[in-house]
Amino acid sequence: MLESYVFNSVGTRHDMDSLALKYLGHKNISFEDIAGKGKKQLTFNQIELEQAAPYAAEDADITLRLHQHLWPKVAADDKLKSVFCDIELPLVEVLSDIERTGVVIDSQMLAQHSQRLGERLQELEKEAYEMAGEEFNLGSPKQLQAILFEKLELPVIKKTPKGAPSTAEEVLQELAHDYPLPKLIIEHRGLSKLKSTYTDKLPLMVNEKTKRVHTSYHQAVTATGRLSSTDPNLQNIPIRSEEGRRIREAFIASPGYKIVAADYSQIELRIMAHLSQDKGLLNAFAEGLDVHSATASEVFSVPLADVTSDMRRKAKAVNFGLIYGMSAFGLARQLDIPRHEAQHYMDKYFERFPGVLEYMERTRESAAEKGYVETLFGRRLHLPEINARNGARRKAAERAAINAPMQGTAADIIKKAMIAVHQWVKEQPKDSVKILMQVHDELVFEIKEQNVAAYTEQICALMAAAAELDVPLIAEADSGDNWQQAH
DNA sequence: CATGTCACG
DNA sequence: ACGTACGTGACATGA
Repeated sequence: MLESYVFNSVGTRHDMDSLALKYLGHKNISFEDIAGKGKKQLTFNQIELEQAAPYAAEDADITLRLHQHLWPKVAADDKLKSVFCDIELPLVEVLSDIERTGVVIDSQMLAQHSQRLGERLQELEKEAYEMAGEEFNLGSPKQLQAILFEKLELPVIKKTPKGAPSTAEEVLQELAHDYPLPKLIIEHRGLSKLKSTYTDKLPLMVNEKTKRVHTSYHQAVTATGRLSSTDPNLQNIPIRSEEGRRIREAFIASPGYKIVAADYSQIELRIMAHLSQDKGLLNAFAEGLDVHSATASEVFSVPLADVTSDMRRKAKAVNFGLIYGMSAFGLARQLDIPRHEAQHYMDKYFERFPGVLEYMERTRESAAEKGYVETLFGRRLHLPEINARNGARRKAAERAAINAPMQGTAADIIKKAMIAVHQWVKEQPKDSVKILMQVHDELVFEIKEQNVAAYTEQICALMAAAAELDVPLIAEADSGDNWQQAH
């Protein structure tokens, strides 16, 4: 699975059946073939040996044959080989340990939130029914469309891919300027998301034996090299809204321990500075400047001290845009400003940071020529549509080409950090520190109270040492107390 | 199962 | 002329 993922993350899914078909032209015996399907499906222990043996033996056989096919492809390139041997393979044990450890949640606190959210949702529903003049299901986009755009005849701002009038939040936000109902819907949507996905569900996922929640990390899913997390997804626990932050507070430490979260500061922008070698950007990080303020100072041609909060906000959007393969259109929509103004900011930026522009152009060219881009460590992301005739598809591939080296290098770096930190954890007294979670640029730990200060410092140092960049790489412990510290 | 929506980095 | 920020996973609805 990992050999296939490192060889080409996007060419196929990486489960055995898909790989056997793609690389060996072999159709595996499916589990349904021997167990049946639906309600009458047997479990493996109920299957006759005559049927079970060939099925099981095929797995072993195909695994070996896939390895014989894929390993030479990976080993043919020193950098791919290193991504596999030095990152993905040693990471397996780290992820396994994290999954087995799990994390404690305060189910009682979440139950209280659920109840409060439920009460507020009922209030909102009642008000919404009055405004609409009838009862309807606020959770149904279809029924909401009918109320907003047919019954109340509000203007259609945007359509869904299928052509129906969209009720997405940005549309409701726009309508909320002139009508009362959309505002209620926005609040209802937000709260019902929190209730259904988190406060109701997380307590149901507590393991009876361990009394903790155990996620699964997937190592061969994303195009860029990031991990993903499922059942439950612990990489999208709310934080942006006040209500959301309360959910994060329900993630607590065992008695005698503290939760400590350490995250990389501006890791993708630092990688952009390193990869582009832009003098101005390298200098901003070397000087330890607030990078968004420094960007604002250049884009708006004012001294650093005269940067306003609005300038900084816009510069921050520009910086995010750069990481995403920005278009003037996208930046304009994000900032809700005219397109020519967005274009002006971009022009200014590239005038002041010409190395970044050159890097972006080089990346597009190289991607078009090779059909893939690579991270600092040589992980590849293939872009089959980079030379598509269809302009929209080609542009989308170009944006992915810009983004992948930064997102992917960050993923490589934190994976290296996880391996180093895990090694260090094993050298500490048993159970004095445990890795609990990874959230893309953040590692969350459970640390014995008496070790918190010393261990936190060690962890941040190990994370910072995970890669040598031409700018400082900084990891810091979360001062915002986002993952609550109980007991 | 597709769709629309929205939670995160 | 077109359609646009990158990467994910989970939920409710409704066919």
